[in-house]
Amino acid sequence: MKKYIDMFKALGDRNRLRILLMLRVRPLCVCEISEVLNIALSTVSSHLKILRNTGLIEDNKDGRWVIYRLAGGNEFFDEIMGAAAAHFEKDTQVIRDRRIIQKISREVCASKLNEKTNGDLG
Amino acid sequence: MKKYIDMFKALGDRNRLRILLMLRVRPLCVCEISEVLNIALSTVSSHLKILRNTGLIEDNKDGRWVIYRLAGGNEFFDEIMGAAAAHFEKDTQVIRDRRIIQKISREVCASKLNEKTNGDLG
DNA sequence: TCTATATTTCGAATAATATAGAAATATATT
DNA sequence: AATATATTTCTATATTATTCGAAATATAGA
Repeated sequence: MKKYIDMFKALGDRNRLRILLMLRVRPLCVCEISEVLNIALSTVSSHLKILRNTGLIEDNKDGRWVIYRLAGGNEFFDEIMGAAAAHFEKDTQVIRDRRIIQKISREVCASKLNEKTNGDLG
Repeated sequence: MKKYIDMFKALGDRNRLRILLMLRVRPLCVCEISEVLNIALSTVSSHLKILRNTGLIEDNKDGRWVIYRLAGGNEFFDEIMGAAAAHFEKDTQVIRDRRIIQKISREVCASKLNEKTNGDLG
């Protein structure tokens, strides 16, 4: 029972649900997710940890980046997402997130985060 | 999107999930639910309010009792429960809860709550 | 090796949620 | 009407979650 409660808890946060829907487009690094959600890297990292512990996502290192992707093989999660897919396809937030994902890359978003830190020069 | 987040939040609490699974056995009054979960009536009432606001349960008055039941007609919720049904059927907590439900009635649980308040006289 | 980059962990502040008990409300019974 | 019962609302408190910034860790490249 706990397993299911944890999964519902994981899905019951707006930012985490957005992350999962974003990962349906393509695998993403932490700074890309941070860019789309517009929240701190450390916050993204903690959400990713929760999703990983729930078995919903997996990660692998690629150079200095950590790339996150949907875990796959979770039948229950697939059924949930399948049942809600039609709704999410039409969701304005999801559409907006996807549009941003298509514009960014792991190389670009990193430098953008730098700009912010050093004061907006651009 | 909010609608789905609210539903996941509603399902992401152990007591609320137990309530929903209990209501699959039969409609229950508030004091019966309080008896099974072993938590305060006011707490049960607030959980029921959340589940009702999420559209997962409905209620009707029967004398001085308020009887709660699964709402029905919620396709997404039905799919979730269907997908998890096999697991919950085997869950020891769910089995225990059902066993208690079969032993109690709205008339009996009310008097039991009274005993507690007046000190356990046996 | 030193520096820059990407991520994670840690610590603290804030916000949200769950809980219980007391008071209020609604209904049934006498 | 008065009393008992069932539930809800209100208030306060305790627990849990979310968030950020700073410090720590890990990797890449000069």
